[in-house]
Amino acid sequence: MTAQLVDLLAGPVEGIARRLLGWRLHCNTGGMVTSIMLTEVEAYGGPDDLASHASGGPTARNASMFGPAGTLYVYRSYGIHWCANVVTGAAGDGEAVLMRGAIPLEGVSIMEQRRGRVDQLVDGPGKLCQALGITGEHDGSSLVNGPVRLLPPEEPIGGVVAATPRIGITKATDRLWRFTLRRF
DNA sequence: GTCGCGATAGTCT
DNA sequence: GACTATCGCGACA
Repeated sequence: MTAQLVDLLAGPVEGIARRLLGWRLHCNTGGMVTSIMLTEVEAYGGPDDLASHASGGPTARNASMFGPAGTLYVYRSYGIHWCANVVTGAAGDGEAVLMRGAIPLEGVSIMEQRRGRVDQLVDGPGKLCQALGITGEHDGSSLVNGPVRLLPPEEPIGGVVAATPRIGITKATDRLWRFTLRRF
């Protein structure tokens, strides 16, 4: 893993989520390359976070969430959509950052084709995975060596970060662990 | 612009 | 058998 990524993925997960904003996700899936810049993420903690998949301890579904930092955790949501997370912390912690929204960079026409529309390409976790071609087969792969990789921002981030409640959950809604990047 | 609702299937009780 | 870390569409303002 690059030194930069090691540095990024250490410490409390909510801090990591905030610092992931502006990072790029570079995907080589199905023989096609697409990339985005993250603008919306959510932090999910270990067993002490009741809204997290890790709150009940390891299961077959969330196994990769308990892997080492830099692992990709992909799960199926509502039986239809795929959602992708960046695993953080030490192996066994069960902490991860859900990638909810982004700005398209490379391969826009590919994303349009996969999404079947030209607007709202990556403004939700399910849409993001569909546009980038991320599915369950990528669960547990490495964000350093795998088909889906995390890269540092190309230029310093300009904008402000807002912390708000997480979306689509009913427990631990008091934690302001959803972070959005807004440009001026 | 906001609000409500149905689709859909893996996972856990 | 119940519950989702969602999405897209249609109705309405």
